[in-house]
Amino acid sequence: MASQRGEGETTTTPAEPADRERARAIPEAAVARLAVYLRVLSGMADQGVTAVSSEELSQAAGVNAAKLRKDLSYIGSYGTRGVGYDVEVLVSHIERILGLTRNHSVAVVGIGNLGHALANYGGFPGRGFPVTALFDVDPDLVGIPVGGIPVSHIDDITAVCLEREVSIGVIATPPPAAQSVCDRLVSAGVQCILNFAPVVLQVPDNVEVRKVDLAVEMQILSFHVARRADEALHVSSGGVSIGSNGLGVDGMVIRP
Amino acid sequence: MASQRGEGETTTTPAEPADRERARAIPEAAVARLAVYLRVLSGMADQGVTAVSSEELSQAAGVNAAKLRKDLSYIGSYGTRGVGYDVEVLVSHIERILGLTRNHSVAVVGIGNLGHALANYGGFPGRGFPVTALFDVDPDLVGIPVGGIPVSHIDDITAVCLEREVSIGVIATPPPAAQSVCDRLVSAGVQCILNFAPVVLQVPDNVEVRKVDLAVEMQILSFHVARRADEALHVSSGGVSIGSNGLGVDGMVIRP
DNA sequence: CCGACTTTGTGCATACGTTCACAAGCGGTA
DNA sequence: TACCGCTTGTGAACGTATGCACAAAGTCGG
Repeated sequence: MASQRGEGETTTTPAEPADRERARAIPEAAVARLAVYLRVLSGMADQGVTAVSSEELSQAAGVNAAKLRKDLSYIGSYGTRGVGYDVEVLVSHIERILGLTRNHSVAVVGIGNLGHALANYGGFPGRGFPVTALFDVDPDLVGIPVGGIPVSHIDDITAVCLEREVSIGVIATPPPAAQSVCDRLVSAGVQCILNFAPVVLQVPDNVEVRKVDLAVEMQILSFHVARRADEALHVSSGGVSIGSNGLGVDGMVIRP
Repeated sequence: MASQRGEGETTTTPAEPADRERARAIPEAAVARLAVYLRVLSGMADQGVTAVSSEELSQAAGVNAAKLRKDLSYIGSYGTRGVGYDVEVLVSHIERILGLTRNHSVAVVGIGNLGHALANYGGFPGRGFPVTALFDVDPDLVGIPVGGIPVSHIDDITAVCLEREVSIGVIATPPPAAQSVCDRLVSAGVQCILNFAPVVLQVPDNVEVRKVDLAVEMQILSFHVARRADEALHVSSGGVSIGSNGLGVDGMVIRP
């Protein structure tokens, strides 16, 4: 579905790409990192730091310095050679690119344990994401305020979302309800969804879905545990293996 | 750091790579998807489905069929040409590769809103991840059971983690505490960490960290909202643009 | 004003991940 | 048994992301 992704831009781009055009060209992975840089930079700004080099910033963000510079180059050239970057300047440019200059109204659907936790974050971490609507099926919950916002019934989702101009929907329902809730959000005009339910959502391709999947994360970690155990077996049993290579950390205890 | 990743295996692999060796070669991205396939397959098994083709499974998992087959090929050849895959067989092989044949004891640190929600999941989604320890600094919380597990004081983290053989630590503390908690988990022998705090953790490279970062997710969505708004401007203002290309979905409403 | 030093921005090579396309292999049928 | 249609498994092409290494461009001291 939807054949447009990169329509020959890479090879033939004669005209000057406007500031807007850029956004499309930023790799998804880089966008995620920009958000991290932004947080680190904000922290620095709060502590009165005004300038930073790519080396410092990259260490604080846990990435390679070259990668950081390349990421920043996607949004423009705002550094000073021989000096580094002005913290304030970077912050404002990243905010602009990430669309954080305007507020994004958030709706949370499913006011269970997780929904409560999300609603109580009160606005969202980092701000700029005010929670303006809560929904649940349970009639007993409807009307009760959570984190300052009264819960609405899920049947009112379309009206409420339109009225409050919700731009991001958060799904925190049990798995069976997720797809149906998603459909309703979409028909209410919500184009961005953050999904906590362990379900693969089917959406039209003008809708952006990000998922946060606890089970998957745990299983990835489990995989690494297993891989390590196997490697350890390998080392102790036979293979020549890596041996001593001047690493600092290898006092890795394996329980029998 | 740690220069070992792929040590020339791709080009010269004379010997038969043992079942164990395989694990190392599975791309991280594929591992994440395997976890998704596993869930979809489990659901099918529960509904009595015994066989499935790559086409069906890929649709249910929301990925390309070729990608799915390649992902499955990383773990071995367990399909039947002309027929498809046996659901039970696939489930058990994926479980084996992901290390789900044994339990992974989980500790949750930080019993705030999120910590409560996590503890109350009771075991973890998908099971195989029993929560066996909870920690907090607040003395008022210590001793009180949450989701059936009494909260321990964070100062006891080393002893308790060792005793209960915790293999995965979940950090759900406020940002300032995260790094310190992480350090303590690591020195208690925990090698896998799931971090919910909006902080870049510094760990030795024998420790695997996965992060779940609400703020970053929201900002990525925000970026896409902004990108779309820009594209819409572009289309309506001047550019020749993509125009009519036989797509079904373009009744995309933009609010002014 | 110049030269030494520092740090950015980026072209290029490499590694990684995705997609295509098709041979290989299996079940069913005559 | 021989054929036919279907689906897997994978080699090879493609595209994207990462990391290196260096020219460009700035500051600072003399």
